[in-house]
Amino acid sequence: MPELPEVETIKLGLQKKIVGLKITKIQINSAKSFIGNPNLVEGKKVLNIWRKAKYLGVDVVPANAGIQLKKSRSELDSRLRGNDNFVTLLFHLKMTGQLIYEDGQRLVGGHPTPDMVGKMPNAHTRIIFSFSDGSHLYFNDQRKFGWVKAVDRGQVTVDSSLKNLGPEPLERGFTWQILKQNLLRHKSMPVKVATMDQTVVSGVGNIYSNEACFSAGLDPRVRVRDLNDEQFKKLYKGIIKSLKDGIKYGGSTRAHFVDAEGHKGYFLDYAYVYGRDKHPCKICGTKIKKIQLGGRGTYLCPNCQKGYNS
DNA sequence: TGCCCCCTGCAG
DNA sequence: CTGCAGGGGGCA
Repeated sequence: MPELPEVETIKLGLQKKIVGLKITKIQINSAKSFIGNPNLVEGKKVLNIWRKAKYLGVDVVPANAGIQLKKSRSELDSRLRGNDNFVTLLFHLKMTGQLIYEDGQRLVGGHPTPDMVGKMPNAHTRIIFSFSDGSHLYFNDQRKFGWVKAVDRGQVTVDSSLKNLGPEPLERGFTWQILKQNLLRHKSMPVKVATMDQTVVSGVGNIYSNEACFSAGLDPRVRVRDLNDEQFKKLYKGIIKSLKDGIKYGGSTRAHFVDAEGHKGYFLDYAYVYGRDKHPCKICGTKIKKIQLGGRGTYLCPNCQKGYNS
């Protein structure tokens, strides 16, 4: 399910919870959900947690490694490259994956809020990571599309699933010209579909591509070849604004998404078009329309979003 | 570039 | 019952 803001939300939550903890055991309830050798991870401690596009990485090192957590990514990269002892747990949550951390307190007198999920594990718990302090991280995934794999830390950046990703939209270096250049590799595609291509820009999925098009005042069906520079700039700003708002409101919960503590995200309360079929546009009152584009549900305001002919 | 597929559950 | 769901890989 998660797009960039949801994975980022999980990352920020887990960073506060599991960095420094030792993983004592990995229980695999669904064999297809775990790729690689869990023995490479058991007994190691969590060094750091990072996100690239919609992927989440958890670096683990030997419990006695004594590596400073403050080192820069490049320092870590060079030190960890090619060393079999340094392993990354690489996650992709796909449509319904969840990563929920429980320290045990919640079960014996915590203060659950109404948006929390129920007691872990549940029927969709595929993997359980146990930590030496008695806490657990649950990987739940109703549809079993998601996975976690244990990969060599030095190989992770050249992992086939990571190497072709487009630029990170919230990092320095992402410009409207780069967005334009990458989109123009798909001249005949509808702009919304092209924006979801992970080699064009990292992390934008169905919710945020809909919102970005609305924010840009662009009909999602407009072909990339028909965009002018003004529209590329507006789309660029729309992508960044939508993603930042997504993070600000703790992500989007349509059905499954929860953060590392089991809380839902509230971005959809602020969405202009996604999931608002037949509801009035928040700007002009026109009924939001739902269509299919590239096989995905696509929402637009026929009045606010322009540029589509025929 | 557009389909089908992976899988499960829910709404209509 | 059918269709649809925050993704993406593989196939023509």
